[in-house]
Amino acid sequence: MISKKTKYAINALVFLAKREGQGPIVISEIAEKEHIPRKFLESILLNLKKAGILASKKGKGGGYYLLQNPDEINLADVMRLFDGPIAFLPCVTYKYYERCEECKDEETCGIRDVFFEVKKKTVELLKKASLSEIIKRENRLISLL
Amino acid sequence: MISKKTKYAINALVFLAKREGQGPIVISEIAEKEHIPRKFLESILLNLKKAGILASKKGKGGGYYLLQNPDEINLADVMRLFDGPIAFLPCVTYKYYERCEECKDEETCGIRDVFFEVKKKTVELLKKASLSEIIKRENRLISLL
DNA sequence: ATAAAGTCTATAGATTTGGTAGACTATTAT
DNA sequence: ATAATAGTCTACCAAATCTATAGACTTTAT
Repeated sequence: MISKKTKYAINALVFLAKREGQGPIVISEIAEKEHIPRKFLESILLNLKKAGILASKKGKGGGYYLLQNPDEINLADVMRLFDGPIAFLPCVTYKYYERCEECKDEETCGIRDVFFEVKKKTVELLKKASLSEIIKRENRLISLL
Repeated sequence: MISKKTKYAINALVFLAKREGQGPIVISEIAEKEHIPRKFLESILLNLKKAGILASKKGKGGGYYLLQNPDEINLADVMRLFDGPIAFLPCVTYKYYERCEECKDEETCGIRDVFFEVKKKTVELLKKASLSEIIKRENRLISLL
């Protein structure tokens, strides 16, 4: 399960993507509309800014806005940013690689082999899931009602 | 990431599967050979027994052994047993379903739509990953060395 | 100046994780 | 019978992580 932090981040990003081009949006508005605790959201947005996904403007008329394109920002990156690795085992991650202590031989580990395949497929799907894609899906679901 | 508990459980099960038909194996042997803290392993095996996957025999000559077939026991079931749902969101799980508090409309949620697809594919792969399959993969990897 | 809005630091309760200790019960060999 | 073996049950605990909250501080537009 993803953490609330990640869930909040995704919701905030989708919210901002829907308002793209409308200038900065203040934290409070995102918090209210998306039902996210204000102070908690602050630190989340700050992280997204540090990651180069969002930018902010201070003072009156300020707020947050997307720095990257909605079709560049994807769930794999956002999830990794807040929850760390997506894989089920440290030994099948790329950026967070770590050997399993209990493991006898990584090269021939059947468990690792399975989890590598799972991770590969998962990341593939999550990489495709950009903000644009999420909004596209939402519109499709609405049209089907 | 899966918990150590789940990882230990999987390793213990694969160990037992490799020794199938050789009678009960004592906890201490599994703990030593698989580098799992003895006392921790006890509770894990007990859970697997309660779940109907393992059975045990007490007293001298006792120990644990597989109750189900190695090709029936799969990673999806084991992971669910110890770590709960496999999905990234509570709203796309079957047995652990829960509505997302922040969510406005589940029916048209694009995020949910993505995570449903991810979960579906993941569970599909993990269901196929039985103990037999894991051992088969291990043998294949060894043969390739 | 002043109000608006993001930034930074610190703290804290709740839950989960990973593990330990020890008494108790059932089984088997002698 | 009884001693040794081996699983079972209950309780506990330290550390880490998660989910926040509080408040002081900085920057900017008007």
